Amino acid sequence: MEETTAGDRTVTLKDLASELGIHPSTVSRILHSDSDVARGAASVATAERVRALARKRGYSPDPQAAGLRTRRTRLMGVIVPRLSDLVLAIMYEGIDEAAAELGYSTFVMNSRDNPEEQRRKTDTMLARRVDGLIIGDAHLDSGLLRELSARKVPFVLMNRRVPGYPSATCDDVLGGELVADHLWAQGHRIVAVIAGEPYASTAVDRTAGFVDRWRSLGGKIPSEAVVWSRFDTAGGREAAENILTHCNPHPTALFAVNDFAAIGAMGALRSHGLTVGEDVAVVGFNDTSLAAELPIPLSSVRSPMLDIGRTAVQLLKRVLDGEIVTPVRLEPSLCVRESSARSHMG
Amino acid sequence: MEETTAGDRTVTLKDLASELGIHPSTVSRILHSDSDVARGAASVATAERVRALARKRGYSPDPQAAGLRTRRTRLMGVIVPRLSDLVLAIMYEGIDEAAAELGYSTFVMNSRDNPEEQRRKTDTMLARRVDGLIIGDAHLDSGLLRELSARKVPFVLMNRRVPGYPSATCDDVLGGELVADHLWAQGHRIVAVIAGEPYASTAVDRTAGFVDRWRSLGGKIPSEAVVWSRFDTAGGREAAENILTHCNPHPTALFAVNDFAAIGAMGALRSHGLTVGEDVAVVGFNDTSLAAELPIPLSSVRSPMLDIGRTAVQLLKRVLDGEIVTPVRLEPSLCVRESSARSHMG
DNA sequence: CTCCACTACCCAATCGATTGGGTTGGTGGT
DNA sequence: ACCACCAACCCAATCGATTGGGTAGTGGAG
Repeated sequence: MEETTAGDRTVTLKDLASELGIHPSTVSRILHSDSDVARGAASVATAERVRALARKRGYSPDPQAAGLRTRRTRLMGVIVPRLSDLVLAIMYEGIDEAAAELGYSTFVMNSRDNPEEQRRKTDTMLARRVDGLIIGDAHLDSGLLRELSARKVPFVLMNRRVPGYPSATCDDVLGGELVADHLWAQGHRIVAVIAGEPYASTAVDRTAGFVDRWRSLGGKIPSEAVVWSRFDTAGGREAAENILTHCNPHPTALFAVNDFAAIGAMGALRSHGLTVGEDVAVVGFNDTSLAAELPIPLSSVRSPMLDIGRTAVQLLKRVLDGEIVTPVRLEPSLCVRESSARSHMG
Repeated sequence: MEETTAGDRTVTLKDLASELGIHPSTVSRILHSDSDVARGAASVATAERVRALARKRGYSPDPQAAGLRTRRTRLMGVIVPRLSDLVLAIMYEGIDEAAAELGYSTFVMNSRDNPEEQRRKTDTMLARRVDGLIIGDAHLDSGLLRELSARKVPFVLMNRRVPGYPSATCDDVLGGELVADHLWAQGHRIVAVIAGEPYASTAVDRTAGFVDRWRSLGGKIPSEAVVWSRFDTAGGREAAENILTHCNPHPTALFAVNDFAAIGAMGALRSHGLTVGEDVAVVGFNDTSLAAELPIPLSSVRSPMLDIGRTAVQLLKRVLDGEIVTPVRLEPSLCVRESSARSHMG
């Protein structure tokens, strides 16, 4: 017979105070921080009585009221292209966890990578008075970030970086390099890249890491072998079609900067009668849960998505605390699977 | 040279009022509703001046303050097992859209289908003073729902239903029936079901729809041919292994109540040397974007995920408006693809 | 015996918007 | 000329928590 909720109205500070015959402000001070007690807020005995009653009545402070006074909401706004993108969904799980640990709650909104929506969603979040923003859909050429900076809105970037702003990302350049090293070592000499969207640092960095390393290994990549594309399966399929039509000789390996694009590419290869892993090696990026489950398991660069989300929260917290923070890049690793395991010498 | 943000403090009602030499309450009434004006709030001319200034100064009301007074936050809490489940992610996109249209914002949290976390996340949301909850992870045997009802917390269920509570779901029974009709018509007579988690109505209803229809068509399904499992690929794989070991003769068709489980099952079949679509037909559920992209495209029941999310918001809105609402089931349709397209006569 | 430093509290203003109840000046009806 | 009435506002309390500034009362030092 626990009866935490006495009446059916929510309990306020004042309720607790009047029930104990003390002033609300005293109750507030006692409940507010656990070290204050010693420093003159109240006697240990009173503090204990207050805490006990708060527990008994199931008191929980009204964040509206507290926020009104303190000008802080303990809310973080999160903007992503789309949560139905598995990569962002997992990063968000990291955010959710880490934010909860710090006593923050989070809003998420989808911008569909559309600049107009990015702006609108940002405004909605600011209207909600979030303490800061985690931006997961930054475009390299975005004016929005400059504007937010100018307005002194605290924010950090996640997943994609833009030079000059704090961010939590995978070390995408390194990721691309890992793939180049791997494919080179397997004996491939003719390769192509399904490069993703040119406005996203993930795409640009992974491609650059790959291409630069490839060239420094002595390889060649003609410009038609780097095809920009959407990040989804359809985009990957189109890009692969494109490569198969325009690259002569055909590449023996494809690097897609995203698992979904890689899956689309695998489909295209198949419909051209090519066998993935034998005729053409394919490597993806992010190591989403599907990669390992495909009929021909997909090699992929594993990026620490959960940690990226967690890191973004921690960075934003530090920004909110007034620290100056610098970008963080988390290290990826390569998972080699059947799609690129066969060595291709001569 | 737009200068919507004049100083760098946010503009308040009082600022607008004093700049125009009128009382804040008048400004509030003017800005609050567009039909009030006629009814004695202010003159048309004043109203226009106020609105113009509000626009110019970029005024946006402080939801903290408004909520404090009105006891409403225009916030909906959303609880899902995990956002990295594509199905829930897409439903959430529907929620996000529909909520924005109604002027609501949404919190999402992951419960991992764990009763303890469900409770904790629910409490966090209520502590945030959400106006209502959209619960996407309801368990059939949950005591939490009863408790929320007793506490008069407004909520609706989504994706999964529980008898007696308002919900927005797919008509899962019908979905199961569609699959039964299809497989029966293709000539299959020995089938098995990868049934999902028994605490989720999605799993139970889809399975029941299938099994009941199958029997009414004259088919037989022994109890070992219905295997409960997790919803992910690993769960599907295990379930399929289980079926292949314990069912004699082997079924010629599998129905998995979830695409991911279906993909896992396809993997298991493959490693047993069976060809999906020829030796064994497989049908999944939800028609997630992957189904069509697999090397052997997966037949799947398409459920209107986006609409389910949108409907959940609309239902919750009606609950918040004091209406009594009844469960809504949205109609699924079957997409037949290569994994079950070959007819299996004799 | 006085003064000071604490301890353990209380008081009241404040955050920004909302809202029930005025007040005023003018118009229309009789 | 008188009164009711309406348009167009104003006033002040209120929501719940926070916080800078008090103030009784007690103990010890000088």
